[in-house]
Amino acid sequence: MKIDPAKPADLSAQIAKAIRDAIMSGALPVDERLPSEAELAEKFSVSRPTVREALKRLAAQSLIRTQRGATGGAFVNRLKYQDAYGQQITTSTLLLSMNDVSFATACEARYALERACAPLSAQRRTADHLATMRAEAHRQCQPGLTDQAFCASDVAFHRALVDAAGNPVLSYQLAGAVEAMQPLMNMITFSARSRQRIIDLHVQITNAIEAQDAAKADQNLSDLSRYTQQLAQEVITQRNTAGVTK
Amino acid sequence: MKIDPAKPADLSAQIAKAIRDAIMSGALPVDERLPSEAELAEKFSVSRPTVREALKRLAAQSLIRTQRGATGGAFVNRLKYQDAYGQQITTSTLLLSMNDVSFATACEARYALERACAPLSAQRRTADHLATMRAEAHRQCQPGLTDQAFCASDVAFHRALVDAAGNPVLSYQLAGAVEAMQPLMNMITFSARSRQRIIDLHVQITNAIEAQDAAKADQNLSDLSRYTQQLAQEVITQRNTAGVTK
DNA sequence: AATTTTCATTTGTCAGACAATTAAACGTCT
DNA sequence: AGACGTTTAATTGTCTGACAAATGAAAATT
Repeated sequence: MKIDPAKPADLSAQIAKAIRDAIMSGALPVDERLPSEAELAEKFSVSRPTVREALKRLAAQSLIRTQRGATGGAFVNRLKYQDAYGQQITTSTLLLSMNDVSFATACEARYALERACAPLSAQRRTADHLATMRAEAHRQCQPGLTDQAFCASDVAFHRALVDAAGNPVLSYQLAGAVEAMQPLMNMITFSARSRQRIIDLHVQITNAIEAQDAAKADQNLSDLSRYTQQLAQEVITQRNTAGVTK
Repeated sequence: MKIDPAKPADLSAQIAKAIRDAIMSGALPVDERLPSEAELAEKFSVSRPTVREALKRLAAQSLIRTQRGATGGAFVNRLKYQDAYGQQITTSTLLLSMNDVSFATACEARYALERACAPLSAQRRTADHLATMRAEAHRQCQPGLTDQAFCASDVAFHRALVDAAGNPVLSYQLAGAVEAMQPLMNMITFSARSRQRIIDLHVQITNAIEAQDAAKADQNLSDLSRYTQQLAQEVITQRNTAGVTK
């Protein structure tokens, strides 16, 4: 673990990189204790605040955890699925919102990935997953539901669909795609009729998954994808028309 | 932007969260300048080093960038695809290596996702993507190639396949799935015969994509997935046998 | 032996200072 | 007046030293 003295700026970034590389290469195994801040400071020939800034960078990525006290210190952290989900969602959401990603592009990506899960979900779904999907579909029927709550339930439904594939890596990869769509979906106002169409498709998807009919589920997801894009298109058209007449 | 004085520990984490929430909610638009460190310190009633630790956390996630000088400061950063790729790969790689994810699980996820891209890639592939895929397939034929280099070329081939879908969101989501497999693949020793089989399938996939034959590409990817898993299974079996005899 | 106290270690936080960088304001010369 | 160098103010980057808080281990006490 060395740092390059030729690049004087951003010492904390260099130190963070050195430690990150050591962790990713496996040189520092999980739960290994890093040297104390004072020792790291001496080792890298920097002050303790600089070392601390580096450690905070790593903590932000859940690469280390810190503990106070006599036997405390910074430890290499086992990255949990939950932490990875969170980072994935944060990054995906910002990526979409900051780069003017069109609804069509994001939607295409999301449904392409979900359809990849469908055959596995059909094969491995448990009663628990089916129950969650039906519960969310039922929640979506409630008349007083706000658009936001409708979207949140939609996300929960699709997460259950993905989780039914029984592959945690797949669930992790899809978390970003599904969750990051929510802010985009929230821009849509759902009429009672369009809600009913979506709910119908959700029920059909659930039925197909329960019947372990992958082809049917794929077809329904394809329909849902097309309908969602159509809804978004209408919103955009209306917005443009309103802008012209104004 | 408030912080909770009831939880005394980890002030920098609380401050980072407050600013992160403000960015994610859109309250702080892209390129907006945050108050100076001294102002933030006063605002949150903490010292400047604490504020700095919070800012470094955000910098680690590429949420802000900092600039020195008279008009410098911390600015809300537009998250670039490149930055998002990097974080995605780091997180995915660690998730796989630290959680004893089986080769089968990771491989299943990867190929399920890639097969989701294939129809789009077949539809939209450009000459450039095809050229990259053929170039990597050709590189894989070189006799002196190390297993590591073979795997690296394999990753490059599959990234080109994914990029051919022409959906940057899809490319971003898949980056982790494809790249994080590399360390796992590196544990396999590829015989000349198994290499040839993989290369043949790569060529067939490229041909199918060029012919815009989505079904054929899907079939070939399915074959490649099965063959890869079979290879891994053999390695595991051999290793276990060696362990018993030893 | 069990419990309490003390203590050393380590992280968390603060205050103040100086260096490095940068752009704007200022002044000078043509 | 305009072009060009100089100063200056603002801001981040880094350092030093210090104290508080937590925490487990060792020592002392019952």
